[in-house]
Amino acid sequence: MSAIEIYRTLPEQIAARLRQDVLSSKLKPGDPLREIDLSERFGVSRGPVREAFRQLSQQGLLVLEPNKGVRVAQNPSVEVRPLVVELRRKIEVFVLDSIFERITLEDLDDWDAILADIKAACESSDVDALTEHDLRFHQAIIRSHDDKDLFALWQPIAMRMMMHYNRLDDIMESYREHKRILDAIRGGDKRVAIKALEENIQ
Amino acid sequence: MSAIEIYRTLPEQIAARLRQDVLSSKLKPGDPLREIDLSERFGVSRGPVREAFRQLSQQGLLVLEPNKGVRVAQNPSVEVRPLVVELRRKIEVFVLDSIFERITLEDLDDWDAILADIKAACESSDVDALTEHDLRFHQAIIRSHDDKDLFALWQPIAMRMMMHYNRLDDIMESYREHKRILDAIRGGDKRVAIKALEENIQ
DNA sequence: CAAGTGTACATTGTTGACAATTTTCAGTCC
DNA sequence: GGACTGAAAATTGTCAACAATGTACACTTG
Repeated sequence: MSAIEIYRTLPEQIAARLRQDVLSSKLKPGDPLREIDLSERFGVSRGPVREAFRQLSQQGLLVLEPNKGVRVAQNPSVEVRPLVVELRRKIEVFVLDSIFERITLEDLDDWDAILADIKAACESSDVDALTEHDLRFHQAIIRSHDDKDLFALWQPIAMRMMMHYNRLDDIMESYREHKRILDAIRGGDKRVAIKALEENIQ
Repeated sequence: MSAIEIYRTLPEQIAARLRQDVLSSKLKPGDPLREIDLSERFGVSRGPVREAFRQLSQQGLLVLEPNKGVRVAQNPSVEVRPLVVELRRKIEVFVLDSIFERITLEDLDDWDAILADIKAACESSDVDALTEHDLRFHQAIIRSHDDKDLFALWQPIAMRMMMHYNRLDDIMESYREHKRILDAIRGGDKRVAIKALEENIQ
């Protein structure tokens, strides 16, 4: 059902859990997070929790204030949001354009598997799962570029866009948009693929 | 001569020193950094050094590998660099456009002071100081936007551009470019100001 | 009563010891 | 000689105690 991602380190596991909570609005903008609470909840010391906080602030999901603690970040303001969308589009289109001719059948198989997860999430109206697999889909594309630094560049921008994900009235539309992208890639039509990708990022 | 920036926390002070070393190529891409070395050098324990590493990896200057340590990041590849330039331009132009009408005389005074530092660095051909003040100049503009998150969005992109800063044959040109920006702002000509800013980012 | 002051309390920051992991390299086998 | 094995060393990861900082709130003062 849900893909198992392997998080090697303790802080990564903690960060993954917290990221879910932020992206699904279980944690709301401005909510304070306390190191001791979470270290008790996860049964570890404060060290790994601190580091998870750092990772998530790197991704723009949390905001650190020295000596004061950590809060869930505010969504981008209505003024800034279009900029964030444009930046994310620029990066993803750049990547797709750059790798297009080198996409392998194995890549497409991987992306199909994620698409299946997206479909399942849409069919069961599981918005949290959809957010997760939507992210995984775009991550997979970015990561297939040789320059691994692109992922680090993309992540904080994409995360800011994903906070409180509720663009669509019809949740199935998300599945169709992602399917369109893969269909175009499989068809070898770069222009259409890029157009479909652009339409998915808004 | 050089503006004194106040870094509140221990990790920030360490990160600032290391950032200088990376931007000035005293530390070269791929160089490994060891926690113990630096903790001894700065007379602190490994904790604050670890956190400085996290901050700098957030800015794209270092790369962390779990259980293996930290290395100085590679410069963006020739393929990716134009993307990074474009992203940075987009953000800075967005900010200048957005704040233009609300720029105060105090803002301009602040920016003039930084411009003076840039001039001094150019006149003494101090490339490291130029890099530092160039960054401060653009930082100051970004930071004058209400949405403080823009700075977090901008920083990793700008840092990747600043690694190994050697665009200009004539170092004085950097001073002139920045002066042109402020002159246009002071003259109230938004279009010219944005054009000057765009020309400075490449 | 408003504004400031001081003292507990809560929370984050730092440290050094110990655990887990990775790297190094000598020794062995084929 | 090249490839594997396995201890030793180097390095990062985790922990719990203590220090420093920030917060809340009763108290004083004008």
